[in-house]
Amino acid sequence: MADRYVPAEVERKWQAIWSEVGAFRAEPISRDSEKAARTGRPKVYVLEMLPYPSGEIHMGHTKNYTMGDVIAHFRRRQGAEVFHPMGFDAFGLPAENAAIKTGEPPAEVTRRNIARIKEQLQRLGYAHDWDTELATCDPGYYHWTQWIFLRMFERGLAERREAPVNWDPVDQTVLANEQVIDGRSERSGALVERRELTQWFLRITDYAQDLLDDMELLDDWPERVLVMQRNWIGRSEGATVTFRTEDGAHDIPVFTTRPDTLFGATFFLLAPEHPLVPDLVAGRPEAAAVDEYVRAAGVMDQTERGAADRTKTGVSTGVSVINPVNGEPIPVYVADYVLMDYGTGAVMAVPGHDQRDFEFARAFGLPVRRVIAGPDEQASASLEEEAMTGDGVAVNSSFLDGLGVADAKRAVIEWLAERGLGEHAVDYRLRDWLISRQRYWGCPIPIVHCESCGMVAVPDEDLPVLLPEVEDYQPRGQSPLAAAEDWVSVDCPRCGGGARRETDTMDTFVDSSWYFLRYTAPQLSSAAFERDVVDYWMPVDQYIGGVEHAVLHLLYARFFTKVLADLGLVGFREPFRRLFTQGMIHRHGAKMSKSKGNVVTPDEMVETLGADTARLYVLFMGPAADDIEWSDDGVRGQSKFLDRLWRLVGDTAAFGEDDGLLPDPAEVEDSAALGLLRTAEATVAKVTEDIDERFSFHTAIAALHELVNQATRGRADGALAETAYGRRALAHAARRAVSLLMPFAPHISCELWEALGGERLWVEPWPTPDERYLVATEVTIVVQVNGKLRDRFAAPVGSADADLADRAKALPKVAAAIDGKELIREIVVPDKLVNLVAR
RNA sequence: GCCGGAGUGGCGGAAUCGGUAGACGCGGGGGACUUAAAAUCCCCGGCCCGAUGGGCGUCCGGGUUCGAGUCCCGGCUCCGGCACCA
Repeated sequence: MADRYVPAEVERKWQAIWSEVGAFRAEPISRDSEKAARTGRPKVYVLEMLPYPSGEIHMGHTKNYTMGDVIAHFRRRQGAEVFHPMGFDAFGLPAENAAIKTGEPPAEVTRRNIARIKEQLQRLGYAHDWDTELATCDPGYYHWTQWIFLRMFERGLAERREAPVNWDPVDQTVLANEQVIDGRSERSGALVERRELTQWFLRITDYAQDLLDDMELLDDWPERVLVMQRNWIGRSEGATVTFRTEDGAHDIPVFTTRPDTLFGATFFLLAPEHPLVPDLVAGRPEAAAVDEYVRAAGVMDQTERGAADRTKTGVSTGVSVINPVNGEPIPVYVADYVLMDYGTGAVMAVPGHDQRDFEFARAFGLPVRRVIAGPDEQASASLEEEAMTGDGVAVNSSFLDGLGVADAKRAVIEWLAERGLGEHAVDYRLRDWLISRQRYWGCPIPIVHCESCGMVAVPDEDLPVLLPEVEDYQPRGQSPLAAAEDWVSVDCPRCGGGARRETDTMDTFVDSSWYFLRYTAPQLSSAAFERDVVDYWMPVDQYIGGVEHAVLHLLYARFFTKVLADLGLVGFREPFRRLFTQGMIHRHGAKMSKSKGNVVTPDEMVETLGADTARLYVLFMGPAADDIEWSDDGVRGQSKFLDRLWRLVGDTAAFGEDDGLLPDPAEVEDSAALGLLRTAEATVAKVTEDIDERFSFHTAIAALHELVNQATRGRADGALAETAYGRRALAHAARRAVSLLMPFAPHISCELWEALGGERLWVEPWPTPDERYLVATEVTIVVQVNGKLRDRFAAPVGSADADLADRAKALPKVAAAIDGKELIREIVVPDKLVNLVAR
């Protein structure tokens, strides 16, 4: 080994060796699921969210993939058969927007970006299984995206319908609800407009309950992600209640979570978009005013209309409906705070016990009626200022009087159900997933529109529907695909008559909703994947990615998996058993991302200090789950650490090989040597636990610093190198440090392992600590007086409580502290502390 | 407004089960080596005081406990998610 650590040389050497090794798996991916039984090796599927090739990877990706690489190496060395694939989420707007600017086809932009990112990943030394690489924009991949879409289409899970949708006026496309943040496009930042358009939806709402229930199948997901998904799905339990118009012409159902307050309904509201509105007011004097109000609501900015603090507005229809529980007619208004796409688009208004209804009642001079009495004075206070929304007992409610809220709900639902006026109901906030995009660079939707047959699926044997080449990628409100007339115009697969292809493409989140399955058969041309292979490797044992996908990718992928399970295509219902969401790296106060222009790539750091230092640093910066502000102030610390380790190994390699068998600690007479051996074994335990159970990489690295520092200090003294035990302890410590460091900094570790006489460190079994060195013979006893630290002393492990108390009291500082006081109590925690309580 | 999470040195952070607060690293100070610098190595490093000692100290105020960064109650601040969802 060289005298001086030159990262570039070491890294070049080992990257060349690894690329010859190829996949890090011991065997190629295969359907031989008996292999596990044969080899006794459990499978572990380690996966990081695949990158979007918009240009280069930055420090956020570096942290993500380094964590995945640590886990993959760690599990492999613990004896698992590890699958650790990598690919590219390659369709999408950035490549297309670049194409619009430069005229270069998106496929080429994408190919170049992928090559660039792959180079970056390999330069960081990640042990990915490149033999299963995939890109979602390859026809061999999107063939099966289309195939899965058609299976959904057959089942009615993919459907085309007119609906109010989010329109992004900058990117000229519709967006899913999940892509709208605070009324703006998550991508372009443009204010989203509401438009009534015919679009493709996937019926994720059919799976709302499954998505909630199956959270129990998840082994270890961050609570905050589960909470976000739960809130996003937004399950509400209540009832639908049907109100009949006074003239008996219409039955209008409402959804309510508070059927117990039915007797308090004093008016009734319809969303401006409610289809009954025109019928209701037709020929009435109110028709013009209602029409005007509906029109105004339609063109209003959605964020503005949705603002919770906005003054309530509305317009009277002049019509009344009958409250089914008491036969009372109540007036019907149209109000824009009622949403058409939640519940039924109609609401029974209970101003006494709903704040929004209360505000509306105030604005329109409508009566407020108490039907719930609160348990205390405050809750029972008059309904002058605000609605009373808390728990209580039903009053002014006929047969419900005296019942608590829960009982009253049950009773009234039963009453309504018996009379056919309502029933128990559950509603969700989750909306169907809008997947069509009016853009070029995406997976074509494999549907043909025929004048006589309507919508016809492209037959499986005609898949994939290839993306046509076009001249102009500029979106013009319809997909650029529409301009490819030769492509658009086809014969109907059913009747052979003239037909036209669907020109929308799919949301890229469709592509990434099943990629983790395709890794198990990336080249397969006869199917999306093979059931037995995919069942062997799935679910992903450890998934790692950004929390920003909590209600996007992570929800969609769960949905897809459930659909595929219901289609009998896979044998599991959840794709990701354990999930770790890493914190985001911020810079200049914003998440690091290309679109924000605040990106730091790993390249310069890798160039100057090496990949190993960069890997260590991104993990050492702080807890893996925490958001951090980027700063490279501390990088040198990791680089110095590797230099120090290099010198330590250089000095100790000459001491000969460490056979790994340690003597009985009692035989080690040299106390410095014994101390170092203890630290070495404790470090094995600490690093193992930090990776395995805590995802605490920064403390694992800190423990390695301590071990190397202690060895270096002992070496510098000269004392250790002069005794046989000392030399042995140094050699052992060096070997342990190198072995444990390998998942974090694989290049230097493999190099130093070789210098220490080993080979192929990446398949070397993960060390286990020699337990004999973990049991101390001597412990430090802390002495407190009244809970305050006064002194400490060393004692043999397992000393009797009374001995410890006596020794504590004999200490001068302790004696002084209790002098003249009465000793009331002695608390002794064996091998830990003595607390003397004196007054 | 509702639901999560977090507040510890100049900075990033550690303290895993209620038991030595500040591990590890950055930055800072001092020293050794050197003609010099870099590199390396060693030492110091929460605040205050009458300094081989003592007092105070983990956002603030209470509480439980022999003992609280850690548990409980109340408050403040910051971050994230949702937000007129009936």
